[in-house]
Amino acid sequence: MVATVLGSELKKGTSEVLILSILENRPRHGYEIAKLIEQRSGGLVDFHVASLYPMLYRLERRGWIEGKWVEKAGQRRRRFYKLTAMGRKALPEQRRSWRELIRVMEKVALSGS
Amino acid sequence: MVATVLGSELKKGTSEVLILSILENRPRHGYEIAKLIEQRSGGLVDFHVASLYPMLYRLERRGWIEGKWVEKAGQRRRRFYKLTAMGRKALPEQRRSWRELIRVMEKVALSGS
DNA sequence: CACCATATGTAGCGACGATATATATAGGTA
DNA sequence: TACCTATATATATCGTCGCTACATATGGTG
Repeated sequence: MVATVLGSELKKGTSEVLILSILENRPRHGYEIAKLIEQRSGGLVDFHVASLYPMLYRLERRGWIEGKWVEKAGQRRRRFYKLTAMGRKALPEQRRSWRELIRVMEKVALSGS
Repeated sequence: MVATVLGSELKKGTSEVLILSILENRPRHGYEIAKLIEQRSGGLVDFHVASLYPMLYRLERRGWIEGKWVEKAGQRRRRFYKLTAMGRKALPEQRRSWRELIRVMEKVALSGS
């Protein structure tokens, strides 16, 4: 959770798909999600936890994910989130939009250099 | 300037590189920039002019572009923007960041579906 | 004990894109 | 003439998102 490699403006709008993708396979808790995104991106996307939690609430309010408190003996309480049916349906649509955006950006802005 | 195809959250952070790229070849005025982005993206990125102008001011204040009023007989006044030396240096860096973001997104979020 | 990683949360800020609205002119058409 | 559309720039206001900073608390390690 240290360096911010990619400019912050670039990252706006990335968190949703990232979170949904992380939750695709199995439920995770917030801190774990942040860690996974950091690891899988090779440290390039440093997801500030303070940004993550509000986003998790938003996604839950929207009905795409569902959180459940889990308390185990000798462990802090954690809130595990899983994809809802709506969220599982939204994910491929989000991915399609992202691929489209990428295609456009590559065509209009990234062809030169 | 009609339909918004891509979700608005996705588009956050796209305008900078798009504008700089449009200005790479030659100076353009605001309205022209919006039209070009719309055309070149095949209508997928609909750049609301009301969002464009504030961004142009920000880029000018940052020293990446420079605006100049041009008045021709029988034409409205237009403000033409061109890349400054700083802007011309910033463009490839922005592109590199964007390509990196795309690489990460494809790896972490877009591999499935 | 001190320190760090883990774990969740809030407060406040700035950037960005959206909608709505305003102003003004050139050109085409009924 | 009156009306409409495209062109062209601009502001005001709003919601969202990511950031920094801060707060709180526990488990594990030196």
